[in-house]
Amino acid sequence: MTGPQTTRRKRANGVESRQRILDATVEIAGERGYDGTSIAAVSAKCGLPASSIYWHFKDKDDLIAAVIERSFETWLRAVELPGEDAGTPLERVTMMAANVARSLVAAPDFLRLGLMLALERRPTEPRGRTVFLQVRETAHQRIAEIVATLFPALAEDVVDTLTTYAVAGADGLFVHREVTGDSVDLVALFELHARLIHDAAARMAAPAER
Amino acid sequence: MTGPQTTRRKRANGVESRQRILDATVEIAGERGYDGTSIAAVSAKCGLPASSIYWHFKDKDDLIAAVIERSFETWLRAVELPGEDAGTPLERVTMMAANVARSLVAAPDFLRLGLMLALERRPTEPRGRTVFLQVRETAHQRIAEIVATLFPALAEDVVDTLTTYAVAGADGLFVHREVTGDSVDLVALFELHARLIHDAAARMAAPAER
Amino acid sequence: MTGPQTTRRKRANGVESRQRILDATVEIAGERGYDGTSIAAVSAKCGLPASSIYWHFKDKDDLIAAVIERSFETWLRAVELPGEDAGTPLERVTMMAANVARSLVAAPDFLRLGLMLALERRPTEPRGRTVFLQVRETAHQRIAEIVATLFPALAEDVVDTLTTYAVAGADGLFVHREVTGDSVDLVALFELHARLIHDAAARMAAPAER
Amino acid sequence: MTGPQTTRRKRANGVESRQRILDATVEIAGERGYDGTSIAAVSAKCGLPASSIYWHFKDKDDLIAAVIERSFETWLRAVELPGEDAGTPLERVTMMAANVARSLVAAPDFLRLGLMLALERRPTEPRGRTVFLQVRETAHQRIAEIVATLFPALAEDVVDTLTTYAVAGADGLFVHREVTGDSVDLVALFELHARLIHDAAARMAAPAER
DNA sequence: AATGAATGAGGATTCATTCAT
DNA sequence: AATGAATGAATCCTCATTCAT
Repeated sequence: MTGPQTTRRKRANGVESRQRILDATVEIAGERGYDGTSIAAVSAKCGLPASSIYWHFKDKDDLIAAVIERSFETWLRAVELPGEDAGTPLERVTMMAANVARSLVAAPDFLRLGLMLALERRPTEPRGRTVFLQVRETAHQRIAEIVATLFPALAEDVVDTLTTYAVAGADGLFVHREVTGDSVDLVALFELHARLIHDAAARMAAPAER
Repeated sequence: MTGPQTTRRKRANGVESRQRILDATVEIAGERGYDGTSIAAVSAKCGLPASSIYWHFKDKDDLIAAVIERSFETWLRAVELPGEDAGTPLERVTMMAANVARSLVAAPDFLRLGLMLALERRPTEPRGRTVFLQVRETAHQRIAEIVATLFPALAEDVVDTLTTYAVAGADGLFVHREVTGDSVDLVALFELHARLIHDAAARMAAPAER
Repeated sequence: MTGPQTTRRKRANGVESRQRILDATVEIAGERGYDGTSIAAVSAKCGLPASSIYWHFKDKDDLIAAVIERSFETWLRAVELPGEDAGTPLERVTMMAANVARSLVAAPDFLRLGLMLALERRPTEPRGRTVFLQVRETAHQRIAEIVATLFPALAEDVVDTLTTYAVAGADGLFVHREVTGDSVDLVALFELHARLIHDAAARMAAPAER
Repeated sequence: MTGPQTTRRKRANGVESRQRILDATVEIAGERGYDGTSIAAVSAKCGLPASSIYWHFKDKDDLIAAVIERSFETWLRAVELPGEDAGTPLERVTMMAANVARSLVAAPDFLRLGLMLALERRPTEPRGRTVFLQVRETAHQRIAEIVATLFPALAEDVVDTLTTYAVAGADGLFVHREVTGDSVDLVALFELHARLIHDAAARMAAPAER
């Protein structure tokens, strides 16, 4: 099936095994969350015995954190930010929103698992949660910079509020699609979201006009 | 041994025990989600033995569903919708948003647990998830009616989209507060949210003005 | 076999189960020490499933500690201290030593497991070890009192040293028998031990005689 | 690739690795006993991977046995027996006891691990236990010879009993120190031990005196 | 002379649930 | 209206050991 060297795959290939484990884990953790992800289930899905998982990852926490890290990178790669400097602010903002929407449809694992982790409050916080929140904080700042560039007249705290609002809206729309199903046109909703924020920013940036 | 209704306190008070169990469960399930909520933990928190929990609830699924139902009612009671008919559409929308924000700060369990359940995808869907989604669908429709009333000129599908957007934004802002902490001014963010939606609705309702 | 009510023993008898578990545990722990005692082995020996053991004992540490406590009581009961006031000091000391020797042959679990625990040094000390050392400290003091009563002329620190020496000798002789087997006449060795200590005490108590 | 004996340090130094493994193992086994000593822990402590340990030792049993052997040699080297023929029997016996006491303080691993192994009773006896008991039997005989030399009048079985008593006392005092801590003056206790035995031997060797 | 990777068996402990009282 | 006791399945993780390189 897999072509040559299928000679009873056993010849110790660390890198590939690690990937297989991570692949299995995103799938399960993305659907069931931290507690719902059992090592036995991961083992069954990836074909390696549970004890092998512990060769590659210190413990479950480490595994989930690694999943978050890798799925973030996967998602980042899915967000292509092409020709950012073309067009009016509205056009640019809309295009970026559409891009993000498309990336979330293509690679939803990162945000889906991340939000689940984020909502949980357990005595000893999973490392994956910390990683997710850090990554998301970085994203927040990058978006804030873009907003500040597009609307230089806005005060810093206004930029921050708008960014928070932008991210929150993205989260909420994503959740909506996750709950409602594939029929939701996430791109359209994100474009609407972008337009509303753009208009608000434009109005706030030019109060004299009123 | 004891006659009926002999109000012999401490012996057999079904209603109070049920409440104690539910109280303990909201707290745990609201923090840990479905899988993270163990009967043993609930038992420890409410002081009743595990077997007693099974006297009051068929199984864990039933317990969680009951929690969702009760915390929804609690939350509903927290959303007072007074004098809805006073003021301009913007004022009314803003006030409603602020009310909802306040209720979510006061009784966050419902939405917090609900979102956790909503995000999970497990083979046999918990009844609690179904309940949450139904309740939320009802809420969606009620909001849509209000939007339609305030902006009669809007087409039905536009009303629906705006409602979806309104709810999604609320979810996202709620998540933001849950993640970031009490320092977030949820009321202000909800008011901003309301204003943006109002403006969009107003513009869409009067395209000629443009 | 066991007479009446053998009707499929399942009728929840907490006290008896607890005893069965403890009985199984002394036997195993007395032979294998802390790490060598697996819950599965205890379960197999007592017939109750592992999970039932956890109904009766918080964890393995708790179980081992309970074993130490109970086997100490068993051993205490085996040490009968009859007519302590008869005869010369030598006679009395010798008889006491013989009694202890006999009790150690009859109920060796306490000291055997206790010594194993005492010799181990693990990061988090087992509660059983603490219990053993406390009990043994109490025994030390009681013996010291007897020595002081029999030889009132001895200084306090001399009494203490002799007591330490007496207990250490007992430990060592016990270990010797454990290692060498039943052929060792522990009573005779303990009587020799008693005589040597008595002579030393007598000589120390009356230095003038020299 | 590298020529033989090219003293190309760091690559393949079997002897040093073996020592590092043994060093790590004494430390762990001396604290935790047979079952408490895991290959993983040894690996972590010595820095070599677990598989390397299996290159040097057949299995865990072999490793523990090697540790016993080496720590016995270490301890033997610590017991210097200088000028044994000087002085009275009491002086000689006392000096020897003090020497042993000092060696046990300096190199306690041998006896500590040995006693732990000796007390355990497992289905398949560890080779380390056998080694320990053999070594100790040899020691017993050597001590018996010395006793016989010092007190030629003693019957053979009396010599044997006194030797047993001497060794047992040493064990017990050692355990006492292990349990109680460094504050115990093991040398003084061993000297007392030696004196009591000497006096007993002297008295038994000259019954006429009575 | 070593080691990265793998693995089945077993470790302690918790799970949701039941049942007799 | 409750609960003490029990239980099999599952939990996470470590065990000693092997094997190809």
